[in-house]
Amino acid sequence: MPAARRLPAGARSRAATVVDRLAAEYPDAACALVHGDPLQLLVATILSAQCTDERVNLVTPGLFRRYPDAAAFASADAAELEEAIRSTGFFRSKTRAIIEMSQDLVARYGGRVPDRMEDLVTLRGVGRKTANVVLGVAFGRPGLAVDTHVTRLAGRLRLTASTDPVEIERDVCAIVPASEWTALSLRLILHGRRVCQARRPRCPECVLNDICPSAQLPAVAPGRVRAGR
DNA sequence: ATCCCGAGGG
DNA sequence: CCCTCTGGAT
Repeated sequence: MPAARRLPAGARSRAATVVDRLAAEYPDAACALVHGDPLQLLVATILSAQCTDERVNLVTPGLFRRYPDAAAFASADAAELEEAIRSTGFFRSKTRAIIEMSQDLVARYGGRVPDRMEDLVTLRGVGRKTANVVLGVAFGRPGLAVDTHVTRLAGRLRLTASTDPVEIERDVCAIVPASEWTALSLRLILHGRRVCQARRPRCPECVLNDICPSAQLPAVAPGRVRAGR
């Protein structure tokens, strides 16, 4: 029996509120990684690990001109590619990932990016988070990309009791309609960057502070203000 | 010092 | 489960 991990009390109703309010707050939430096709999005998403999307967008225009398709990436000189993406960090592992992934795309998928999760995650350097971004943004297929922000917000909002990304994905997907998954990921990420920050969350400015079990609000001023402190 | 739209390997 | 990989911003 799949030990039905239970969701935190009230998770469903909180999730519904989160979906509605974030949609109102960020109606135009979109993937910020500049790309022109699924392969470019895949490469940009790999580059975005531990790096802001803004800095990824600084290197990708030149990168995509130099390597216009999977075949070009597949036959790239590693040292040259490393240099081109150095500023995004983790450049050795990212270079390996991009080259080996592209060789795989050429050998097994005709140089095109597959549009199924089970195929995407077999590619070197592609995990569920990256796969869900590509599925949702490039192919319009529902997917909840669980990154550091989604992990943090889902935990603070008690939409899940788990800290494991795969279980978070399952928990949140279980209580949110599939039609909302992709937009919800993007909005949680945006909200995590702007408001629900890792170190110092701006709870007083948060549109979810009334339903968030983790919200830390300044004590409401009592009727009579006491001096001192 | 801590964090940024992670994934592979031990 | 843990660790490692990397640079840049704050």
